[in-house]
Amino acid sequence: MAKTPIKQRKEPKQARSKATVNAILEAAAHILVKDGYGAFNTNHVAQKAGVSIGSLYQYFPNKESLIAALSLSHVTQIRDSLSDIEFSPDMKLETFVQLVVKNHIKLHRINPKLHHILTKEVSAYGALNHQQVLSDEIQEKLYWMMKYHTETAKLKNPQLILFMIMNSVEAITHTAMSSKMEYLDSPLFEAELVRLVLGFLSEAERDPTNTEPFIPPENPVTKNSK
Amino acid sequence: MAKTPIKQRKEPKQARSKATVNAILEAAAHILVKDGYGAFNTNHVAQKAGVSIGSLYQYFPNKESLIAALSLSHVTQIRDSLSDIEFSPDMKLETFVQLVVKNHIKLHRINPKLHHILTKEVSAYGALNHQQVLSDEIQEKLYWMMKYHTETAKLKNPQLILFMIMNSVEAITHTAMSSKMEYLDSPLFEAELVRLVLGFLSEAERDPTNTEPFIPPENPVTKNSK
Amino acid sequence: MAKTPIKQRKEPKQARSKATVNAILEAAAHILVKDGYGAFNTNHVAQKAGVSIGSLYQYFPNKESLIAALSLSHVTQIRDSLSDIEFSPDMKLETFVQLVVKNHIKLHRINPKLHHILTKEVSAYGALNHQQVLSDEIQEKLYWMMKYHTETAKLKNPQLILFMIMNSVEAITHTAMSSKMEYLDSPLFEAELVRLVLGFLSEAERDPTNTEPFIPPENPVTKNSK
Amino acid sequence: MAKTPIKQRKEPKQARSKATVNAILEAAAHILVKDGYGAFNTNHVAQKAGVSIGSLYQYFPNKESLIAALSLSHVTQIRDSLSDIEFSPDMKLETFVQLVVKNHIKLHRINPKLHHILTKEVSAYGALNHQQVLSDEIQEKLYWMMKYHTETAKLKNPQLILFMIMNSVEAITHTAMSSKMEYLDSPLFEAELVRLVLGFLSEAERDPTNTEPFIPPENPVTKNSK
DNA sequence: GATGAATGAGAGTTCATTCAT
DNA sequence: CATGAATGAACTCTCATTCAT
Repeated sequence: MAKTPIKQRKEPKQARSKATVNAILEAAAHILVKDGYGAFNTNHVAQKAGVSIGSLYQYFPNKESLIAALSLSHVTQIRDSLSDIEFSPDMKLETFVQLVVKNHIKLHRINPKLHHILTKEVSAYGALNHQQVLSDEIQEKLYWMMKYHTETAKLKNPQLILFMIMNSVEAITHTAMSSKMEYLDSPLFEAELVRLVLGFLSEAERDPTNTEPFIPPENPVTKNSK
Repeated sequence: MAKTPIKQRKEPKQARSKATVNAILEAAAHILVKDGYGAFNTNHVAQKAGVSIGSLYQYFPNKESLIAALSLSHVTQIRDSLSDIEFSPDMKLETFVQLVVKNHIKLHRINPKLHHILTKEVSAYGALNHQQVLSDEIQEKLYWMMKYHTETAKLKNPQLILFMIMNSVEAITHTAMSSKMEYLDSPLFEAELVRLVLGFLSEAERDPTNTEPFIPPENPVTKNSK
Repeated sequence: MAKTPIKQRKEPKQARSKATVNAILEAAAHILVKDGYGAFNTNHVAQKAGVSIGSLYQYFPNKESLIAALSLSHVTQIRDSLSDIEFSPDMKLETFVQLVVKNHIKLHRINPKLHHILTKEVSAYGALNHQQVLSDEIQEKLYWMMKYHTETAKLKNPQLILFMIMNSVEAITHTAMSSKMEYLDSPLFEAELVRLVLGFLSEAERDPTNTEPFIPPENPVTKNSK
Repeated sequence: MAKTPIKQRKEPKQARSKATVNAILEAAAHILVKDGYGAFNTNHVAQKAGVSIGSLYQYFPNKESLIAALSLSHVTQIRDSLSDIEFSPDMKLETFVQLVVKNHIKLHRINPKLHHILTKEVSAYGALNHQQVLSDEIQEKLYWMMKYHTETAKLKNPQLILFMIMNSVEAITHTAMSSKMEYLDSPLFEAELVRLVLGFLSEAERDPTNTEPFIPPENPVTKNSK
């Protein structure tokens, strides 16, 4: 199950190598999107990339690593596309939730088919669970937000609430992408998503005895982020 | 993609053959759950079932049909387990939502690992999209509820709201099952899920001009139910 | 290649057995004609015959014997259909040739598709070479004819001439059956076939020194006929 | 029945691969000739060729294509061997018929067992019907001959006569090859074959009203030739 | 480095045949 | 005798991976 090497065999230093790697990754993404994981085999990828199968194995020690690299590249694309969005701790909670929702919708527009396959179909085959990684960042920020919004901070069960919010937003956006693309463009969709989150948060039960400002005991959220 | 025969090749008539089919299905489920779809191959299944490969193909014309049979059997189990739950149109909306949520949690307890693989990993390979089928039934009932609760009936965008509720409940329950099993037993979890739905519904925008009591235009919801 | 038993395992003595054997043979013929030898397998035959596979093996020890029985049955049918044709040694040569040709055309009308498959496609698989058997009978009679027509008897190379005549008549009729069915009904076709044979015979070179009245040295012709 | 790809999957570029393809084809021919189509399976062929099964499938997409390639190669051999024979319209009819007969005998000497299997046993499995193709060429030339030999041109039923001649020559030669190899070398055999054809042609019925010099109505003969 | 020919374990599937019921 | 469940050798074909050139 757990083969050994997942990372790339060799860092391409020359321009030509970089071009080869790119061609391979693009071909891989193309095949995955067009024909699904069932048609995804290394020979096919190499051929589509216009590269010999030997060259493919020069840069990727095995099939799994190809998927991993593809995932990484996809995640990187997403991160880059989100880099211009600035969270700041002193914004209003509503504004922040709006940003989170907007983000989620935005990142689901980036190669959605590939995103779907990478997260659902081949999640076992060496794909980094980038969905988790990204959520973690946002979750972390949501925690920070809560820290600064004291009235929110005293929620009775912040972990559970976070869990529910993240999953709702993710699932709703993801399903919309898969089967209701028209929703993604509708401002109403976005507004309702925000309303769902805020409604849930605003009526959440408080715990007056809870004065501790939300440093989670064994915080799983920060473990993946710098 | 869509081969022809998905159903079983032959109905077992003698007791012996029934046992064989059962052994095969059990072995198939076991392998799927334990090792995932990657290790799921017909020879392996036959061997685990203590049955010759020929016998397997006597009852299942191909690999896909095995998955399909497994799905059907799983769905049947779920339906049977839900049969005792009675929806009635004149119950309170809150009660109804509680029932929906309880249902969802309950059905996610039935062989959750298999459920996960069947719905996510191999959904393409001939598995009935039973999640959808089940959801449809519940969605239909939610529609009926809305018909009788007039103040709810005047929601501005019932389709969208339904979409969001269904996806939230499903995703939250599903993810809890996959990675937060402890949530499933917690009454707080259930309560919060109900609160999420009710909060969202109660604050939903009304459309005063909308007097039509929710007969969906081209109702995709009823197409699967009697 | 040459398995052991070709004949049937057991002679059906009771009426029911006979019916079973018939059903099997009919199903076999039907499948062979409709789908070719590629689709001809014992389970399929048994099913089509409405008989269990076990019963099939009660009467036919293996697949080959089925083909053999089919061949025999086909040959028998042909023989029966030819039984009314009477050769007599004192008829004119021309009349005799006309009879031979008529015969050949007639026997090629009996289940031609089966005939074709049995003689060409599966000739190796235990099918009696009934074509040869039948030809032999006719060849023998042609020999007898020659005995009584002294001027013909002195042919220089009767064996070769016989060979050529038999093959021409057979091939022309067989091909007509396969691809020019309309020829089989045309009287011109028959007439021309007769003319081909007679023309060839009448201009054949004589051997004045040959006074021996046609007892072939090592007569391969009589070995199969009593 | 009619799958898609019959031709080779990949053209061998390097010397090594050409050798592989050759080894495979030779092994295939060898097995076919020695053990018949029943023993012809891809693993066996690969093994006999001293090549891995994977290599076989690198060059031949399926079993059928192997047969097809074998047929093509056989036909090519035959064509090459016949290329030195020149037909000319102004030769005597007798000379021409002698040439046709000589041709037929000659081409039946080229790997006769393979020829037999390819034309009879596996004709359905993707083998080009090269026998037909070749005959067509000769038939076309016979037609041309008739055009220039006016007294012959006025035959009452040239199509039928052609049909009979071609089938006689083919069948006699083919059967001689299968079971009377000694005939093939005898000059008498060839002479008698010529006499059969010429006798049949010379006594053919004329049609005085037929002045049209043999342009066949729907000429099936020319359809395969340029 | 790049190429692509070669490999072979292994997957899906068929079907002649046996034998317990 | 009849049934049909069970068997498993055999067959076609795929694809991740290696390695000589």
